This record gives sequence, C-alpha cells and structure tokens, in this order.
Amino acid sequence: MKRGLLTSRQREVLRYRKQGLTQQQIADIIKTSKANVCTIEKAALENIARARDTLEFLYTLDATHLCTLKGGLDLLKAPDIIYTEAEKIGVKVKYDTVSLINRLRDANPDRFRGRQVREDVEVYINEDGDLYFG
Amino acid sequence: MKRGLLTSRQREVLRYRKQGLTQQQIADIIKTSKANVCTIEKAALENIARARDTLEFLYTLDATHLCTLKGGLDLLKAPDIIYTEAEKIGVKVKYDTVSLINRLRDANPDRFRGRQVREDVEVYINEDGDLYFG
DNA sequence: TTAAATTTAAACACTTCTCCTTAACATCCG
DNA sequence: CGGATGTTAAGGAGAAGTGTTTAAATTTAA
Repeated sequence: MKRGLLTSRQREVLRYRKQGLTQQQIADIIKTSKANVCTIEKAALENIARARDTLEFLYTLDATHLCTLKGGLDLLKAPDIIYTEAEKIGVKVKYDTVSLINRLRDANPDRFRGRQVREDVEVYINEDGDLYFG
Repeated sequence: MKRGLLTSRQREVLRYRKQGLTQQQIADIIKTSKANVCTIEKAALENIARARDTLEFLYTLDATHLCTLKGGLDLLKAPDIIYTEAEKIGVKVKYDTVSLINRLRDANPDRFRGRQVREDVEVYINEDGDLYFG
C-alpha cells in the first residue's frame, strides 16, 4: 500500500534503518537479498527528495517570472542579469553574488556544466526576494 | 520533463491556473481538450498532496508514539491526555492548550466533527515536543 | 433556465516504477 | 587477509502513472 510516495516496503525498510539495523539484518527479516534492501532504501530516499522538490515548486507559483537564463550563458553573468531585472520590478534580491551562484547551482546541479548553463533556466522571484528556478 | 513529482504539463497547467485562466482557455493555449486539462490539473493536485504525505511520514519516523485519541473523544479532553502521556516519558509538549487544539484540528480537519474525534487519531511526539498525527 | 466551467468515466498506447534475483565491486575493520 | 557492510549493474515481470480522446454528467453563474 502506498502512503504518500512511499510503498509499504520502503517505509518498512526506513523504519528498520532508523532503528539502526544493517541492510543484511533487514534482508533476513523481510526475507530478501541485501542488494534488494539497498535498492528499496535508495528508491525511498529518492522519493523523499522528489517530495521536497515538489513542494519547493509551489513556492515558484507564488513568485513572478523574472527572466530566463539562456542555454550557453556564462554562469558568472547570471547575477548581473538577475539584479538588473529585479531592480526593474522593484524587488531586492535576497542573495549576494556569491550565494546567488551557489544557490543556482545547488538548486539544480544537472542544469549546469562547469560554469555554463546547459539549457534554459527560468528564474522566479517572490516579494521577499527569494529566488526559485523552473 | 519531470521535476519532483510534477510533469512539465502539470506545472504548466498549475501556472496558468494561478494566473486565473479557465480550463478552456488553457486547453486552447496548450492545444488539447478541456477535459484533459482537468485531468492534468487533478493529477497535479494529487501529486502535491502525496508529496505532503510523504514528508509527514518522515516526522513520524523521528517521533515516538505517544497515545491514541479514540473516536468519540471530546476534543477538549485531548490536551490533558497528551500532557499526561508526555510527562510520563519526560518530554515537554511544545504547545499550550489552545494552540494544541488548533494544531489538532488544522492538521487534519476531516478527523473531527465539531468537538468530537471522529476516528482514532495516533499521536506522535519528538524530543522537541513537536506533535504529529497519523 | 440557459450557457459556461468543471468533473468523471472508459479506453488506449506508452512510459516509468517497483520488487526481485544474481553477480560483481568497493570499503572498512579486526 | 577475510568477513561484514554497502553499492552498482543488468534483466525481467507486473503494477502504476501519464497524456490523450470522446462522451456524459455535474456545478456554477449570469
């Protein structure tokens, strides 16, 4: 039975894990291989990350579209673009240059290759100056 | 492309919706039927609910089962029960009587009818005195 | 009561997820 | 070294999710 994103198997494994059991011990209890326990646990953690991302997206719904970082753009040029656009609509960005770049990369590691934007990244900002990417 | 739980279609519909467009208008824009827009929107909202449930579950992982509020119980008696049980295990509840009742009702509106508990509610508490219901 | 907006149902092709096995590989520790 | 722990890869069967259409039903509002 699924509750939220997690299957009963996944919840089961997470519970045992929380109790400090090893994957092998859990495998014995639920009668399967340790490799399988590993896979199930991994899937569970991925599902949890996905749940977080999903709610994160909701924030972008409250936010306004600020600009698009085009594929190929140099990551270091992004802050200037963002500051300029934010000023136009009278919102103060919550991040300084360095933390903005970090936030950009942390928020979506796959979208950047080195310091280049791989594919278009939509930038949203809310009234608090918080940034979200879509 | 999926980001979190939501497909790009679902995000698209939610955004247009947030802007106040009707399903028909969106259907025209994204070139499909309004019935389909409805289905997509519904699926999106279900995914969001699922994401919430998933993270809820994580809290119960960190928390200990404190007590069960039996169906039929008077909501106003819940705080006493909870305080007593929490004291037994040496944890200080984070909420005063009033905010506890509010939290109980807000956390799961469907579980209460007036001031009566409709069906059993499991109560969990973590070491910070935070309460969760399952 | 109309018309517009929304919801539901059934069916279909496609894709993705889940759990499972087996087997190999990487660490770490005594 | 050898054993315990954890991870990864490949493959398979079955379940579930997604976007669609068409058609009917229901709700909301003018």
